Amino acid sequence: MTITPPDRFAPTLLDWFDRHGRKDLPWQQQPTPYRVWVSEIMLQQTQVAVVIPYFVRFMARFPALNDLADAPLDAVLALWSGLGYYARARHLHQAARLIRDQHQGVFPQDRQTIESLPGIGRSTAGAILSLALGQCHPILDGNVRRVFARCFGVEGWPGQAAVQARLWGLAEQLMPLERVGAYNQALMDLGATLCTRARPGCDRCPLAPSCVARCQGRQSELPQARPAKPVPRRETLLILARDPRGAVLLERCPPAGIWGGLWSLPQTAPDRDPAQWCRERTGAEPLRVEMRPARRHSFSHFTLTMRIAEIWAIAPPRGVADADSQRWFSPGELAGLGLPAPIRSILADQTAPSNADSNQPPAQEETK
DNA sequence: AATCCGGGGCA
DNA sequence: TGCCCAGGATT
Repeated sequence: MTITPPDRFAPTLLDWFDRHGRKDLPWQQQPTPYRVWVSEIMLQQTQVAVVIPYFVRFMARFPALNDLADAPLDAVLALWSGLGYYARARHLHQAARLIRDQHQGVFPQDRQTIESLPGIGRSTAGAILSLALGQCHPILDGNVRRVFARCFGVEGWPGQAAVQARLWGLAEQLMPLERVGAYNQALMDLGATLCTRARPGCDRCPLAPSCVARCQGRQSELPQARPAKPVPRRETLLILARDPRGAVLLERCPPAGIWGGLWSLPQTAPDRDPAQWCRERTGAEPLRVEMRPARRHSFSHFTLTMRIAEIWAIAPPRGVADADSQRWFSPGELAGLGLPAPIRSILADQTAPSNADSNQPPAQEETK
């Protein structure tokens, strides 16, 4: 193995970046702190190719930080719909208002202040300052952790405090004094395109000659995976209530917890009687109830079985179901709402016309 | 079906 | 300080 001395790490990477790195991503054009911030939050949860259209739409709607701050949260959640991790959208919005109100709408330029904003930790703060302003700060996202763990043979799960400390130490040590923005971008690019979790492209990697994992053939063992846990199952009953005009009843999820702040189909315990629920909670008169095929949705920490009761009902002309937390929506209104992806999928299926299943007996068993 | 993710929140 | 949590995509 040819050793790459620590002082050659950054130059090697920068040289690779100049030849192979991506420089045409939307947030790399006019890389202001605001644009880099939004892109980093989106990229925390989603891959580049998926983020691009979301980012473009977001910037078209909120070109500057104050546009975001002045917008209602619902408008932000609607543009985030499908990205997941909706708490991040809420933090983004909340932080924009903080900057508007406490920093005259100017993005702070020191790490301490930036890190105190909701949704921004050390790595995201470092990314904003280095990519947008060229300041010297290390980053340590999932891609960079993988590059370091493999290159320097860092053992242990990166979620462990001691392992994380070691990785941050490497990040600080290896950071160059010049071109830190390009260097950080290069680290992320390398992790995203070559040093991937599965089947890394070591044959094209500039760091391969000195990479510990490569040398030992342990690319698949580093970084060490998170200790596995059993995944519990949960069950819920979704109420798909429609009135004669085709409107659907939605409820807003509580701010904390799953799908926080989003509109969703009303949920109740699987053993509740849907018709009774409908009368009590909405004042709507149920005419007919049919069970639809159940759906399953997997999260990393539990599996959710969603039973679905379809209720044809007569909505009261005005009543409890017309508030900020429970409302009837016409089909045309659904597109502009912040809806969880699985709920959007159910609504698309169940409100689509021409389904032959409208004449089939109500299904009781789970699909698949 | 298993894995990943940067930061918030809470015991 | 050390867990637990979130919602999709990818493999």
